[in-house]
Amino acid sequence: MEKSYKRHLVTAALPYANGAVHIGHLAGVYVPADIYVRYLRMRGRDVKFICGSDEHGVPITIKARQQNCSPQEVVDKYHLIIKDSFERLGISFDIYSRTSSDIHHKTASEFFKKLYEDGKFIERESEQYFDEEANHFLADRYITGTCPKCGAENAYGDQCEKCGSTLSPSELINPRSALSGNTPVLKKTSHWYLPLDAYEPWLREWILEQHKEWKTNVYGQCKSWLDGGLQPRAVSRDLEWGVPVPVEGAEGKVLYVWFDAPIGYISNTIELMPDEWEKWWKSEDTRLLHFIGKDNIVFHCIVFPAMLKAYGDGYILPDNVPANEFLNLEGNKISTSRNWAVWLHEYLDDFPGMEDVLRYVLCANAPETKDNDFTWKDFQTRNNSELVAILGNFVNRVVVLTHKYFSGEVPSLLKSEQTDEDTLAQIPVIRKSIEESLENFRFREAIKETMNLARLGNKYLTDTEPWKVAKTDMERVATIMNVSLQICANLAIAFDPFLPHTTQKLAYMLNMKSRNWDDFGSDSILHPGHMVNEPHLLFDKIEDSAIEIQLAKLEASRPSVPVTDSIPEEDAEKTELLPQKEECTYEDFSKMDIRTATVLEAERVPKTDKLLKLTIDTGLDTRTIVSGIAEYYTPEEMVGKQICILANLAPRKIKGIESNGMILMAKEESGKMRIVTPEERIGNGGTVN
RNA sequence: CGCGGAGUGGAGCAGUUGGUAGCUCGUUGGGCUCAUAACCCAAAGGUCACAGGUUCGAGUCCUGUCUCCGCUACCA
Repeated sequence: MEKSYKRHLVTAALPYANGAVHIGHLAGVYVPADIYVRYLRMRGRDVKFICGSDEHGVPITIKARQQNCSPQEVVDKYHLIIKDSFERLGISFDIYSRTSSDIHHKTASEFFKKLYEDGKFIERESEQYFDEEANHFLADRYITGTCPKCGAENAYGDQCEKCGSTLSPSELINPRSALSGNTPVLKKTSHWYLPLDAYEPWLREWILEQHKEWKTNVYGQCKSWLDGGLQPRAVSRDLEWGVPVPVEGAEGKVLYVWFDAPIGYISNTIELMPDEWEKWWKSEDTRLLHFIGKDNIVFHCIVFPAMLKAYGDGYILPDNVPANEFLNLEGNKISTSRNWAVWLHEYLDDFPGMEDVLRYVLCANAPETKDNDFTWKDFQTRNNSELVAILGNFVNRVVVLTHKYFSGEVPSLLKSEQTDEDTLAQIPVIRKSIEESLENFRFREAIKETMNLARLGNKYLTDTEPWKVAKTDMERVATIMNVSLQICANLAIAFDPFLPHTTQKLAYMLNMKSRNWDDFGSDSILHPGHMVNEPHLLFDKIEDSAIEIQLAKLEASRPSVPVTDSIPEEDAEKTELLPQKEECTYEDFSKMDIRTATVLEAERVPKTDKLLKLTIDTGLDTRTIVSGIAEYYTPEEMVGKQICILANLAPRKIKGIESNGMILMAKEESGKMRIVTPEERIGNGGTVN
């Protein structure tokens, strides 16, 4: 089915320009996409690889406020970091542009305008919070107030971080504007919506019937959305950062990022090929592929296709959307705000010349079917016992022997044996298998299969033992080295999509002028008489010390104090305190068994931001309490502290751990929390009343 | 809560339409010494999350339960 395509247009998810790129992004999207694109190019396909920064949206404006600069300055900074680090890793975009470019504004604006004029949107009026002092509508994230579900004071308009429930701004008690601290007022505003429900039958047919070959996670997610019924989705927002809505009377409104971002694929293509971009987006013989992470499935499979369909005018739809799952880091979720990540630009600085090691590890352990874990130990092992020991070592053995016995000249086949033929015959088989894996987006399998080629080489050398035969039969040695060199040359081709820096070094070592995928499988790439260059190691071992440095770096950001990557806190005096609660009787109070206790052990609960698991001595017993204080106290700080607990609180399972009681905390309106502790240390189990 | 994905030897992963459970790393033993103590061979190690069911036969199909991740801020 793939053969009928004349062009391949490959997009990779647009990185959001409020932070750098980390290994999760790479493993999920950019490394597989780049491998695929490099493979297509080697096969002589006409391919364009499109990406760019996504630079609009509320989080960027928040970041700008935090750093006291303009949104443009924020995106300028990260756009450069991202673009530069991609280049250094060898991600071979044909263009890496940005959504704040003129051409994108123009394209997105035009796109909206056409849909607007064609009557594809519905307009709806709604009431939203407005800050009169700042003269501004407030995004959900800009509103804080008391959570109606759990009573936490600093819940956001879209979610309470304390109890995790999803909220809408109007549910908040005592809403406040994060801009001025004032109480916002409800004001009418109108927005445009894309009626996704209208496209449901068509999407159903297109995805569920015509694309059963999509990955199960992608197909399943789409099916679930379609079965749940689609709703109209707002395409505009009240915000000043973004692409202005190109309609009379829509001042102060911009396109909602999810609408604006995917159009970035189109505008970046236009920027790359102003004259012939339409051929790439509007001919049936172009194959469109979106490489994304699992969180983006709906946008690329449902929303963006619906937009393109609504626009019409021959726009093609994605033929496949290979979405990956997520990569964890040392057992924990990667988190930008908690700085729990390995940042690409830092990696490149810390491990110069080792771009391909990261590419290899991330591909070999890519989260293709489920979330995977990246550990530095595994990184080291894969480098030392696979890249160094199998691939690097094999090439080194061959080139060293060639220089030793034949002064660097490729010898002739003088005396062949069955093993030679058997070995060489396997190369085309491996090629076939690599191709099949790549074409089905199974990159992990593909890179393993490629490594098997190096394994084949090592086995061949060990079996034929040229260093022994050299004592008696140089003609046989000549043949063995010829065969071995052919394997090396094949490796220089086979690994090219995966490890481009390495294959370039290898090609230089073998003195290969050109590498062509069509030669892959051939037993005569290097001709007798051809001179190879001096041996150089392709990979270096990674010592424990280098790994320890990385682990220490991570550890430093581990417990840490919370990173308020959100709204800046107001001055404490400025905010009012919570009103007194409803009266209660002494009986009510006496039901509570409050006691002193001492913390014996403390550790973080894996995969959570806020939880600590505490083992405490209550005087009565030793018990476990899980408490959401990791943002305020590190485990080390807690050990040995005397605290007060509510001892007879009903046990509750939190993250699978049974928690028996609750630690008393004093909380300031600003959100700061400290534990309540007796003025002087007293015995454990003392009751508080 | 609901929906989607996942739960396989010490670790990380494959298992395409149901028919003797594979791979890489690690471990143990042996071989080799050209090579970055690298390479090659062999062995040990799994009640395929748990409980039922369909079937001559299930990791693979059905039902239920548990756990993790996503859909829900940052974010792939």
